[in-house]
Amino acid sequence: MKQTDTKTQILDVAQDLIQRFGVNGMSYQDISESVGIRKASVHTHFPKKDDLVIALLDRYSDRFFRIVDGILASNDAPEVKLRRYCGLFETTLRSGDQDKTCLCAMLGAETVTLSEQLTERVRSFYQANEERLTDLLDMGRQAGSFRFHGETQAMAALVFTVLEGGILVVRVHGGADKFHQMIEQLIQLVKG
Amino acid sequence: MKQTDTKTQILDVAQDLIQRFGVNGMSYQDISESVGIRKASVHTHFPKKDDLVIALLDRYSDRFFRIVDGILASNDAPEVKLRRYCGLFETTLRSGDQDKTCLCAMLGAETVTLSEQLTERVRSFYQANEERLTDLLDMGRQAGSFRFHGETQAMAALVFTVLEGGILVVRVHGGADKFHQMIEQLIQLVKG
DNA sequence: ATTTGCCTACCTACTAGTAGGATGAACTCA
DNA sequence: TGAGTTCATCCTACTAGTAGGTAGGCAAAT
Repeated sequence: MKQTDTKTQILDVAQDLIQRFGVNGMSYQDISESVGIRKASVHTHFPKKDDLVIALLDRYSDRFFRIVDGILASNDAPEVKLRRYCGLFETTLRSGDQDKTCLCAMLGAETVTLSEQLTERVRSFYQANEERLTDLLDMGRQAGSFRFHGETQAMAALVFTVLEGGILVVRVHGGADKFHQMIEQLIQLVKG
Repeated sequence: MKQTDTKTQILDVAQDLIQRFGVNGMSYQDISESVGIRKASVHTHFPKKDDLVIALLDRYSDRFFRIVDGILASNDAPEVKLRRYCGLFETTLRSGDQDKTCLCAMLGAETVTLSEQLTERVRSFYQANEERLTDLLDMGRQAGSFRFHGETQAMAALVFTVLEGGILVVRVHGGADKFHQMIEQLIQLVKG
C-alpha cells in the first residue's frame, strides 16, 4: 500500500514535470523534492531515468486510450465524438497553470535526444491515435456529417498534428483560448 | 573579418544544434567542439547563453521574413504564394538529416524553461507570421482562389500551427514525406 | 598603447547513477 | 509463541561527468 503510494507519487510528479518542462528539463532532484524523499530513493523505484519514463508512457497510453475507446464506443454522433476527443487535449492544456502539454507531444519535440525505446513508444502512441481518428473520420463521412476533401488518412494526420503540435505552440502565444478556437476552425473544415 | 567569421561560425553551429536538440539540449561545449575553439572563447563572443540565443533569433527572424516578404511581394497567385511559404518549413525539415525544425518551433516547445526575453521574441515571430498569413489568406479569398469556411484569422492560426507544430511532430513518425502530405491536405482545405 | 580573440585553469551548481548501511514489516520454522 | 531470516524502502555519502560562467594571461592586429 505504502509502496504503491510512493511509486505512484513519483510517477504523478514526474508526469507533471515532463508535461511542462520536458524529459530533459526534469531531474530526479526535482522529483525527490516534490515527493519528499531523497534522490537515491527515487532510484530505488526506477533505477534509470528511462525506466521511469517508460513506466510513465505505458501508464499514460493505457489511461488515454481507455478514455478514447470509451468515446468511440459511445452512441454519440461523429461530430460529438470528435469534439470529445479534441476536448481531451484541451482539458490537459487547461489543467494546472495552463502550461501542461500532452506527455507524448513533449516527448515528440525532444525525440532526437531520447533513446530508441522511448521514441518507439511515442511513435506507437501517435500511430494508435491516427488509426482511431481515421476510423472516426471514416464513420463520420459515411454518416454524411463530415464532408472534407482528400483522403481520410491525410485528414486524420492533419487533425492529430493540430492537436499534438498545437498544444506545444499555443503556450507561447494565445494559450488555451486560442487552442480552442483552432480546434473549432478545424472541426468546421472537417464538416466541410 | 576573422572576428566575424568565428562569430558567424558560432551562430551557424548553435542554430543547427538548437534546431535539432533544442536550447536545453545544446551546450557551449558542443559549440566549441564543432567550431574548433575552447569553450571560454565562445563566451568571449556571447558572454551568456541568452546573448547567443537572442542574436540567433534576431538573425533568424530577419532572414526568414526577408524571404517571406519576397514571396508575398511577388506576382504569384495566392495558392503559389501559400505553397512557397509552406515550402520554407518543408525545406528546413528536409535539410541535413531530416531532423531539423524551425528554430522558433523548438524554442516554442521549450518556452516554459526559457527567459521572458526569449519567449517574447518567439512570440513576436509567431505573431508576425500569422499576420502575414492572414493577409495572404484574405487576398486569396478576395481573388476567389481560397474558399475556406470561418474567419481568416482562425484559418491563419491553424495553418501556422500545422507548420510549426507539425515540423516537431513528424520527426517521430512519418518524417518529411508525411509533412509534405499534410501540407497538401491543408492547402486543399484552404482552397475549399 | 589599446583592443580583440583566444587560451589555460578554474569555479559552483547540478546531472544520473552507485555503494552500502539502518529500519521495519512480513514470512519461516522449531 | 518466539527467534531468525528475508526483503523492501529509505537513508547518507559518494562518484564521474557536464552545465554555465569567470579570472587572468598572451599574442597579434589596430
